[in-house]
Amino acid sequence: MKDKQKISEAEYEVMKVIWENFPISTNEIIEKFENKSEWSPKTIQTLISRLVKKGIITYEKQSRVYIYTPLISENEYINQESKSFLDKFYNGTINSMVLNFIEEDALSDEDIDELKKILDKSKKKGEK
Amino acid sequence: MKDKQKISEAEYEVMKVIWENFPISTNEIIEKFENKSEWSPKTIQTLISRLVKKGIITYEKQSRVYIYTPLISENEYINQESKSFLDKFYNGTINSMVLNFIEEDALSDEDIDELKKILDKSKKKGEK
DNA sequence: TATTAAATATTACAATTGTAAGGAGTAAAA
DNA sequence: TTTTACTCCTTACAATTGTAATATTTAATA
Repeated sequence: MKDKQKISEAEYEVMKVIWENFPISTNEIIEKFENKSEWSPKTIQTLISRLVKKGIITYEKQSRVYIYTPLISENEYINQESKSFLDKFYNGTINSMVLNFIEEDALSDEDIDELKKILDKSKKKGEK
Repeated sequence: MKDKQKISEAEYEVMKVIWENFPISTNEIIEKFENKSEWSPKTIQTLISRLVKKGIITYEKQSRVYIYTPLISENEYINQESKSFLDKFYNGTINSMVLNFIEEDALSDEDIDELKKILDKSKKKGEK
C-alpha cells in the first residue's frame, strides 16, 4: 500500500468483500453486493477504481476482466486503524480504553470475567 | 446535539479546546491555538461556525462576542465514537479487541498485568 | 454623531466522498 | 465481417472538509 492512504466508509465495504474473497473479479464483487446493498454496479466500479488508484488493491488482467488482490491485509489495516483510534481518544493505550469502559460501567461482570480469562490464557502461552 | 452529526478531524481539535475551557469566547479559542498550530484565526472561526451549525456547540451573545458551550460532553462523544469503532472493527465488543491485541502480540506482559489489576479493582468495587 | 476597529457572516476553492451516468474498446455472436 | 454486448475508463455533481479571504455589522472612540 502506498503511504497510508485513507479508505473511506464506502470503500471499506468493498474491501471487506475483497479481503474475504480475493483473488476476485469486478463482477464477483458486484454479485456479493447484489442482495446486501442498493448500490448500483456503477457505484461499486467507481469504488474499486478508487481503491486501485489509492494503491490499496491491485489487479491482474485476465483477457478482458480484472482480477483484484489487496495490497494490505485486513489485519494490518485493522491494527493500523486501532492504533490511530487509541492515539486519538485514549492516549494510545488499550488499557486506558478498558479502564474508561469500566468507569463508564460499559462492561458487565461477565465481560470482565471473560476478559480476565483471556488475559490468563495469554499469560500461560507466554510462559511456556 | 442534533442527531449524531460527525465532527471532522479539524473540528475535533477545536472541540478539545472547548471541552477543556468552556464557557469560552472565539478569541480565547484562537489564543489557545496560537502556539500549537499554524491555523489562521479565520480558519478557526470557520471551524467554530461549522460546529455551531452542526449543533455540537452553542453560544451566548455577550454584547459583541460569542461565548461557546458544548452540547455534548467529551465523555459522551468518546463513548459514542468508541462504540462505532468497535462495531466497525471488532464485532462491537472491547473484549474481542483485547483478544486481537494479544494475538497480535501488541501487549507486553506488563500491559497485561496492569490490565488484570484494573479488572480486579473493578471487581472489588462492584462487590461492595 | 461620524469614524474606526473588532467581531461575526458570507463567500471561495480544491480535495475527498457518495453516488452514479455516459463513452470507448474489444471479445463474442450473428 | 459487422453488430452486439460486456468490461473498463472518463466524466458528473452535490456534500463535506481543510483552509482561508472578503464583506458586513456593531460597539467603541473621537
